[in-house]
Amino acid sequence: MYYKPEIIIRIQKKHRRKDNKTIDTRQALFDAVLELMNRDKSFEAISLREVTREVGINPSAFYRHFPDMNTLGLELVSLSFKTLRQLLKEVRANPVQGSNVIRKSVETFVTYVLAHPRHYHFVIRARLGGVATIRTAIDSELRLLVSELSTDLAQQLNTDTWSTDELKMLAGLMVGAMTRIVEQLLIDNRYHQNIVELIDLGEKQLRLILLGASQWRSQT
Amino acid sequence: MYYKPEIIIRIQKKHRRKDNKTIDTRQALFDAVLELMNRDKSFEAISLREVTREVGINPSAFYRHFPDMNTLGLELVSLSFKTLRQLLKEVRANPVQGSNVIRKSVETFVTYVLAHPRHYHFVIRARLGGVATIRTAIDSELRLLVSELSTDLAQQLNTDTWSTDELKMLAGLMVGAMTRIVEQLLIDNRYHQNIVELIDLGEKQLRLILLGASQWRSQT
DNA sequence: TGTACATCAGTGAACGCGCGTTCACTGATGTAC
DNA sequence: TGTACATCAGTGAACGCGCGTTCACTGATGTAC
Repeated sequence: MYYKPEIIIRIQKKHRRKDNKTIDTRQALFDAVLELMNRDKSFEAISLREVTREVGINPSAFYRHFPDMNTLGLELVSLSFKTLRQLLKEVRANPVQGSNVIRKSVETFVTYVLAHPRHYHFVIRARLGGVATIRTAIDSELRLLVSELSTDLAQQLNTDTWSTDELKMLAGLMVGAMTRIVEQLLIDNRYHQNIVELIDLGEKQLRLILLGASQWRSQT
Repeated sequence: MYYKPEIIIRIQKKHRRKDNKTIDTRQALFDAVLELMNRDKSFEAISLREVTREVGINPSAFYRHFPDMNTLGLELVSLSFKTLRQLLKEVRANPVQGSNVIRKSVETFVTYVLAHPRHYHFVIRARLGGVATIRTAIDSELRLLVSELSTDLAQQLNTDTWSTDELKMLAGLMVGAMTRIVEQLLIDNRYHQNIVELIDLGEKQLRLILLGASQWRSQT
């Protein structure tokens, strides 16, 4: 069995506009939302018409791509986390080596976030935003992340001392600290704060957490 | 010197409405915003008309109390933090005693948050929301909180080992962990999550952080 | 105590505006023959 | 290769609606005398 070439061509088909430039409008709609959020609007406060205006198409053309803004938002969530999971996959394939493992990990993470700033800006803002469906979607993605990190940690820690819940507690602490670094990196202080200072801060916080973890004993 | 009775009466003056009930409309406007946010709207997406509709007054009456929604929001920020500072003041005056200090502290904190859920719900949502002025206001309040906690911690830790920046790093970690507990307490899972489980989680995270702190050595 | 007046929170109508959504349409492209 | 046709992303006009803000007003209350 094979796919008729016709089908493949259809998927990739692009519309030629008056100005003779071909663009992927769907991608442009995503970009427009990220751009508007970057200009300090919350997702809920961005109108469909604003988005199409930003892209330069007629408002009604929006419906050729998404049934509504909410659906666009949900796709943006999974799109954003897809890139983050990609990073984690790479890190697992090529673990950080040598001395200063924590420092290097934080540096890698921050570099990565700064390479996709708008996706992370969107996630961090929408995580506690007003749209319940989007909030829930981000919440499950983050819980998944914590679970994955837990199993990674389990391989490095004494499993007699650490219960599953405690591993999640530890992973949550680490993800939380990193989340706050991203918040400071991308919101408000993004032009004023020294990136190296933030990396220092993240490194120290992770170091202190892991120091605590190395001494950890369960209590009843 | 004494105040003329006239002045005091003016401050307390209330308007008698058709239904013959006197209310403090200004307070009602605050409550309406908190209520609407509790119903999953972001602050930015709440309209002036919605608020007055909720209170049961004419939209134009809003301007008797605030020039715009943004001003109302800023006052709501300082109002919310006023109650939180009150808690911290009480805790400092009557420090938690005996064994299980960490557990008791987390319990006190959670109990307190649950006694003013809407204020904290508002703060947590608006912290990363779309309105820059409100975001900035919350950010400074939180930084103040971290500074205060830093000086408290300084009295209990070896000041040879801890620099000012490191104390803030530690305080930030603790405030961050507690913030995440509040997030889980008040958003989405507020009806499903077991409060005792959350207190357990918060206690363990604080315990692990303080365990790390007790072993902390600066690195160059 | 009784009356005339000032205050001011809340009213109700009106305005212009941007919104989401619908509909019949256009016109560039790829496909069938 | 040339032509007739199907597809479908994007157009443009139209709709009813809720919005923020303005304005002259009302009427209950407190104050002055």
